[in-house]
Amino acid sequence: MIFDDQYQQQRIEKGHALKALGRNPYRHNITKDTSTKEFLECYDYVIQSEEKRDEHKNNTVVGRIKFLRHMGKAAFAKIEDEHGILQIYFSRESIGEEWFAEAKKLVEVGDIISVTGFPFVTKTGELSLHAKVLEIATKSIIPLPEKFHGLQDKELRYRKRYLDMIMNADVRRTFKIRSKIVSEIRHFFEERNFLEVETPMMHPIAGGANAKPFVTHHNALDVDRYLRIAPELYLKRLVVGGFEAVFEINRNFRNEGMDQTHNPEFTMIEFYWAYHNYNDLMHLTEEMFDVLLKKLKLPKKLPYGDMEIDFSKPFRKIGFREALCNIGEVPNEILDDCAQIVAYIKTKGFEVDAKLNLGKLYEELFDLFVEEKLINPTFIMDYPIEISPLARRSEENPSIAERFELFIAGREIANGFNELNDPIDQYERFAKQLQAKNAGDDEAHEMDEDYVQALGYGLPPTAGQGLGIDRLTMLLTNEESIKDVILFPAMKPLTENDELLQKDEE
RNA sequence: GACUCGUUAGCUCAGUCGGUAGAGCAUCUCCCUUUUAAGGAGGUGGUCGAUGGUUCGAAUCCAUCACGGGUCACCA
Repeated sequence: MIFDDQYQQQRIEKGHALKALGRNPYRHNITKDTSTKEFLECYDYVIQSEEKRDEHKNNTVVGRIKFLRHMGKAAFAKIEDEHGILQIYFSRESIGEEWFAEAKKLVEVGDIISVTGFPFVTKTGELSLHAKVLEIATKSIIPLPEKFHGLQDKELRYRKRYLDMIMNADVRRTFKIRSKIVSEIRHFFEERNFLEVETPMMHPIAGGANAKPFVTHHNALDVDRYLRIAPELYLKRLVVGGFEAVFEINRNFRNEGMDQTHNPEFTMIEFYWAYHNYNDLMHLTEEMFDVLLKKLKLPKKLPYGDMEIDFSKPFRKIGFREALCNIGEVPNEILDDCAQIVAYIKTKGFEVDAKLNLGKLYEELFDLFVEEKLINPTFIMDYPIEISPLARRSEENPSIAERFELFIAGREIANGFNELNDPIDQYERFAKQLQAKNAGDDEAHEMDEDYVQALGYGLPPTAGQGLGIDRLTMLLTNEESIKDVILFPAMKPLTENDELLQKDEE
């Protein structure tokens, strides 16, 4: 039975007692006229005043009791609302003898109360509210965690985020910043005449990235659908249709492992810009970081963990192959031969699949020797064509794609490129991916003929980019785990022990 | 998926060499009309994550399982 815990039962009884006194413990007609923050700002002058109180004022503040100190015939409490925390004082004289005696027993930490009264300053100099009226708004029947240490257990914090939020003001702060980041990015693109769109979440073909999709089923049509791994191919269809600058901020779903930087559902912004190229994207990205840091009042040299990240423009740019040699210290002379690369990786003590093609091996080298060293914002330019099936081929060097990725603090933050708009080339690259898939690469791209058809009508020269909102938020809030910037991160369901026993018997 | 650390009262945590369960906060009963993690006195509260095993005896040792953290693998 739920709520059968002794403490919860006690509190349920208190709720009944309140009701018996004609005080509904779950009222809905509670209004407040002042937030805790407004109260403190508004009556700041009382601190300077001679009387240390202003009995002509009368305000109603509502909040959750976080601290409660009874002292015989008077009491102090701290009540918290979204914007802050305020001390209130009430006594036998101020709220009435009978109600004071009852409230002493029936009103406790965790309850949401409404108090009406005037500002005054205590002996120790704290601006507080002297309550003349105290009413219960919501009776809380589950006791809060310990007031000093709060809620520490990470598992509980993620599973019961609401409790984490009640107990931890920093958590509320982080998610407010996240909201602000999304809002400012939206503004940034709207101001530049990008159109915000929504494309399907359920795809007949999971395209736009190399990743394992979640599968679901549409009953009426009796077909499987894939939760999208990227919105890319739909957004480019819109550019074919005539929208010259579009963006979408929404969730992608990838059926893969979870760790500090991966959650199965995560938020990306993708944007596509016709008649622009990837250099324009890089400028736009630098500008966006500039604006974000300014709007969030963060310094250009931003501390992150034990690092300091320098966001001064322009960001460093370095070619993919150059990065392997200069940053990864991979000898240049081995880079044209698969066998030598495989041998090199093995001498460094890592496993590698010897059947990989040159592009994939470059990627391995990059992940092993370069990525973690890219602390300050760095654009890595000109990717191998084999690992860039949707990007435009360079005219000077057909083995590379006109593509960049942005790395910050050793992590990939963004990926952008000149879009491949040659339908024949796209068809052939899909065909190659299909071969790889049939050969066992389960992350290779699917053939999407409808998309190739769309290109057949003509995709204008376009550059497009995706940027991970969760990782960006981690960076700007100095959080080390993606779980700390996602309100409800993915967790395994809790199984009851008797269920487990049943499973064992099966 | 692998390795590793953790899981003890509602919460935060102790628990020695294997000898039968502890503290603080919360809660309950009292005292207290300016407290600040209020204070003082006294109480209640435990299937030590689960299941097996070793042992005269298991929170403690062993095995399996569950969940979580970290590292790695996977993941542009």
